[in-house]
Amino acid sequence: MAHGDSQRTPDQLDAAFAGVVAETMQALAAPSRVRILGRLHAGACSVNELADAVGMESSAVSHQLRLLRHLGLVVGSRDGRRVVYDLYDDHVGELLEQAISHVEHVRAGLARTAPEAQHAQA
Amino acid sequence: MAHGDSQRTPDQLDAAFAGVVAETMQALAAPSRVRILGRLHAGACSVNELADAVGMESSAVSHQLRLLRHLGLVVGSRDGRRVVYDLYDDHVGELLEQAISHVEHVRAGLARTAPEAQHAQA
DNA sequence: TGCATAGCTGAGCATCTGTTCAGCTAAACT
DNA sequence: AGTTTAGCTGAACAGATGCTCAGCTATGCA
Repeated sequence: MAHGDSQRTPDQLDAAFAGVVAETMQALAAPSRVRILGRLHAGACSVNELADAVGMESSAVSHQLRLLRHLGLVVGSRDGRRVVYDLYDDHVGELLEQAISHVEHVRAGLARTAPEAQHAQA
Repeated sequence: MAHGDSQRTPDQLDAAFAGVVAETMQALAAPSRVRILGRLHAGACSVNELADAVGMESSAVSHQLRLLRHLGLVVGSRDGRRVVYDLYDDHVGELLEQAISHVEHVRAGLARTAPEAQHAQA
């Protein structure tokens, strides 16, 4: 399939494809990964810069980067003793932007029309 | 982009907002929910129809619907003894469509340029 | 060679998630 | 009222997730 023309309609999702979608969307389902991707969207940087930007231990960042690498969302290349990470391509940045804009829209609508639906478990 | 007016740039994600994004994206991070949303995207239907369509127990579907309701992604209204669920609005359908198209793109790119990155745990 | 910096990895653990199960409420029908 | 159908809910349990910790590899520099 040539990715652009297959035009899969979301209503005929077989279990296997739903699993793949869920697997990739999981990348955006953890605050730490959202922030890592957000930081990378501003420009490529090393693991330590990343860790500093998001306030995590470099080990934890490295673990998440491995996951994101396996999902094909980021790439890393060695530069001297550092490893510089970046988003895999522009589409990943778009995915992040669209996720953010959709969330803003949905949450705004939520607050406007169904205030009781906010669980606010924090 | 037409709908987003606040235009939050993804690189200045504070921890709180990243948490909100992750929370909502979690809706797309489970195969069962992806399929539920996919089925609803084809048209509103009852819990039992939903359970039948995705091959789950109605209780499990009901649990997931509660989660999706709290996230503001679906709405339910009683019709006789049934409760008919539907996507909250068109934006939710778009979110689903974009998630699918992005996943197809990313996975296609993955298969093309980085075959070793496929863990294929299934 | 020795040492410091940058990053990776597996193990362990606390927490979260998604399902099943049992039991409950609500609506229609006799 | 009693029964059936449709759906909701809390408890409980297996499995997944995300972190920390300790130790490892790799690069650069003296």
